[in-house]
Amino acid sequence: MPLLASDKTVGRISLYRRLLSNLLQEKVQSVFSHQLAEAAGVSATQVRRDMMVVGYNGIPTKGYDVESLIESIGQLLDAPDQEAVALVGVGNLGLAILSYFDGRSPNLKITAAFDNDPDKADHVISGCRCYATRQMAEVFAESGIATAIITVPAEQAQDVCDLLVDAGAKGILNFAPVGLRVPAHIHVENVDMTTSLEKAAYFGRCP
Amino acid sequence: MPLLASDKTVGRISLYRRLLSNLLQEKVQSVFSHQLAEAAGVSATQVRRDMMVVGYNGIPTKGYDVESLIESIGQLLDAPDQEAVALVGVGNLGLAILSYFDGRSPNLKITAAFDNDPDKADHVISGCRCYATRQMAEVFAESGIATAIITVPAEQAQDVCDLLVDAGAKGILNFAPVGLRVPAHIHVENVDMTTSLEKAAYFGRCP
DNA sequence: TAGATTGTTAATCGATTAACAATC
DNA sequence: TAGATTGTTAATCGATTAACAATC
Repeated sequence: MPLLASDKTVGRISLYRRLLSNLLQEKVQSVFSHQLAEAAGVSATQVRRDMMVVGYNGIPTKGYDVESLIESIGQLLDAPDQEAVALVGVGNLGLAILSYFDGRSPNLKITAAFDNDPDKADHVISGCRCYATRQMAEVFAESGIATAIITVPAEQAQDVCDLLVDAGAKGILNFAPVGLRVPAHIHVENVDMTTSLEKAAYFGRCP
Repeated sequence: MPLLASDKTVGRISLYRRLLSNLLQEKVQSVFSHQLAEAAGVSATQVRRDMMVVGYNGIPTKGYDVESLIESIGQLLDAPDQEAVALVGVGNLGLAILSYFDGRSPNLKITAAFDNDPDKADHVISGCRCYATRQMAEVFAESGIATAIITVPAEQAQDVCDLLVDAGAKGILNFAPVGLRVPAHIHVENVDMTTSLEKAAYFGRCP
């Protein structure tokens, strides 16, 4: 009975939450596994299995209650309090991500950005305070930050990663196109846009 | 003998190419599977297996020749000619991605951007010409575009996706946090940054 | 040759799917 | 009850890893 959520399972559950939130705004009260499956692009069995992981029970013939399901998903995915996130590298991509997440997720909020450029330190960008990189450990401790986003160029990514781990980061979202070396029990989630684009192009050509 | 590249395999091979390019600039001539494995964050056996897929043979004791390996990878991943890519949705994220890819990949180039905002049409942004959305089919046909990037808000993603498929897109890189419905033989590659951040935070908390 | 690395097979592992009993 | 959907098990599928023979 593998009730611990795996990598892929957590990804799907996070997507379900967003789809359900949309349904809630449209005043939809309950949803069937096959409806959720179609919206998420997975199989209905998959959805039912994921509901098990969330620990939420549906009712035969009536499906899943949208509102209480969102709450159950939140209990699995979210930290007890709102969680503070840091971002390192306020370039084009960093700025776009700050703006992308600004006000979007109620449970995860980017509260500190770091950059070596002195012009950026001490400014507020998209609702996020910007600091010099050397202040990292201090800010992490003050704000209780354990999750960080890396948006620096590939050459600097490993150095930044080491700094983050020293400062106390436990989960890292890495946008730089390199594999990061980290101690065990530190989780790295990679978003490699170049690879993703090459995959889209490759599979578009040869199916 | 599964010599057709799978989803994950293509991702890794694309990453190898970038790591090898760096080595080439440092005048490194040959590389061992375990060195490449460490840089990419995978196992050495995995690397050797992927080399098989690429169809490139290494030499025992001497490893893989960096330069000719890059060429072999290119033959697998790249279209015969340079490939034109389109982007739809010139908001914050779209702009960042245009700038991110500008001059980065020699084989994939974003040559057309689309947006409904009339202020953006007919401008050139990060080396990319911007068009009104209704010109899509026309531009795709002229430029032979078969790969597209979706950076519009979630609510508009499915509509844009339908337009793209009609215009002739075969591979789609989707940044909107929804599952897209497409005909068979159209490949969708999803990049869901919210989900990725939630995964990083979740696994950072509970290992 | 001895040593190190590659190519390749077989075993393992995990995730997905199919099938069906349980439930309202 | 009949019908539809859920919960859960068993079977399938694919990807990863471990092991070893082949090679320079």
